[in-house]
Amino acid sequence: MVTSDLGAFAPKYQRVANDLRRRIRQGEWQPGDRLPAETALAEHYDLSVPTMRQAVAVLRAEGAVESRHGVGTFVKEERRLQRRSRDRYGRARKDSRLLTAHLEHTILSAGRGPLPAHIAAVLDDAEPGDEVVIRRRLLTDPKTGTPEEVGASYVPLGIAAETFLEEPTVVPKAMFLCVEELAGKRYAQARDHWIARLPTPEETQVLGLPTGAPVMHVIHVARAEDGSVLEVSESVWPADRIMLIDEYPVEPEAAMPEAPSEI
Amino acid sequence: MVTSDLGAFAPKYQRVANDLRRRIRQGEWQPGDRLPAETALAEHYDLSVPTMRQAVAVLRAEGAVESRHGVGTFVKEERRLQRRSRDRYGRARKDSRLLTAHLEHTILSAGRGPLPAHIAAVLDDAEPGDEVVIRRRLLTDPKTGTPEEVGASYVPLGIAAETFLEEPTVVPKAMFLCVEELAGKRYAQARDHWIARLPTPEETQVLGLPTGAPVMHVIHVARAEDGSVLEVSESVWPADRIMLIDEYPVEPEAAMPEAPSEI
DNA sequence: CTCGCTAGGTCCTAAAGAGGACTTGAGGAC
DNA sequence: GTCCTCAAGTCCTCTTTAGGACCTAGCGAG
Repeated sequence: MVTSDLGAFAPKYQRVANDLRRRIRQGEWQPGDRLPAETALAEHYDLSVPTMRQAVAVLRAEGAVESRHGVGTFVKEERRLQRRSRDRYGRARKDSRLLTAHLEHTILSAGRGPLPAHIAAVLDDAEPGDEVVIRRRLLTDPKTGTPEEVGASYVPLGIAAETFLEEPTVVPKAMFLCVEELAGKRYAQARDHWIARLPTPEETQVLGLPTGAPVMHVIHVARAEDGSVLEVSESVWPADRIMLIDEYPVEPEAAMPEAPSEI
Repeated sequence: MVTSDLGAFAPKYQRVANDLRRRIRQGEWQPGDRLPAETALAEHYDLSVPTMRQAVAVLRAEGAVESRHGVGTFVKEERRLQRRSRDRYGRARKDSRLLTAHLEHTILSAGRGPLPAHIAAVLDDAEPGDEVVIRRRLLTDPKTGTPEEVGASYVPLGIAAETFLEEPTVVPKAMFLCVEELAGKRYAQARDHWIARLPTPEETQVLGLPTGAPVMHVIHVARAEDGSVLEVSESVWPADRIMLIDEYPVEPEAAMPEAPSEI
């Protein structure tokens, strides 16, 4: 009953989108292939071009196809980067390189600024507007030139003020190793906040996203043994490029103090 | 340079969507308030109704507003359920209740079936099509009647065959406690795969999602001490209702064996 | 008072068409 | 050969127009 008449009374653009998706999955067009032009598709499905465009827009938002203005619409390869939340520190400590060495790092800006509200919201001990050192970065695939990640790091003034972290140049090693050195404390605990959402207009532009494509957003809070914040880092990826993997032991008894809450 | 002329040459529907978003953020309309009708908005912004609708569709996909057919468009409350990945077992073991006691559970189906390809893809030791016991569930907010989560559990035949897990009735306690009892093994390790994407047509219908709204999807693999799979569970939420929180210690030295890879 | 009908307002889908912007490739000028 | 120009093909934005579906409130009949 619940899943009975799916598609029977669905709008045309959805039915057509479903059919196109199926044809792509079945391999009628391979990754990289160009789909027929919108006018040709509209004729084939016997509907108007605007409605046809609406159907293609669905697949574009899903990341199944990519439209190039003036050129055509192409099937995209399904490819998700697997990212592990927990091992980032251990691995980088070992070889001391940047965490994402295969990508090209660009520093969009660096310097002091106010703590954004959405960052302060996940901290108990900070207010929006507090002055911190902010480093905004962009990671690009050097092979294709595709932007893969945009993000920022927020470091307390007491650690980063008057240091090279205020300079808009790429740091020589993993960011957290620099912070540890400057702060004289080790990273001891971390908390990640993961949300999926649609991008801001800025993110749409910087990441070159098609309209309607979602992003994955993580805010990473790192603290020292004494509980003080060493760094807050946030990253935004195109959702269709990323899979987060989290591996952990199941504690036989222990329970955490708080119940799930809402904000 | 990178973020200079944002919006200057953006299409109308985007500029209008941005303006509407700003007005909502600034409190011009409170959560629950009805926006002016599309015809009125179109007149106010001096553009056609279809273009106006496209602008509103942006906010709808973002989860900022909700349109009710024949009634109007209303500002939604921003409200994310915080969900912790790590403490689900500890807490449930403590009071033995269902993990999400405040939601109403419905079993959509239960019985044997083939393992879906996207589940097999995250397992090393299973093939798509393997016969397992599948329980599909829907969680609803009893206060509002809103569907909040749709998901499924996959349990090996060796554990669940010929048991009450094949019956489409709600289990009396947390699912994993039932599995532990039937298998005679404890849950020891877990691995979560998080992805954000646009929903399938089925999910759109079951969760009552507006077009273009993304979902968060997790596949949770639970194994016993000996490495055998006890249960694979997957859940899908509307993305604008959920925030995943993950808290963990930073290991001072240890590194995990494998580098990030692609699939 | 209760019930059912109706009218008006609202959002939803669809078509047809015009103009614009972008890319590519062919042909001609140098 | 190299560079430029141009035309064709493609996707992008926006408008105008039409009809349908859905909900609510008000009115009248019983």
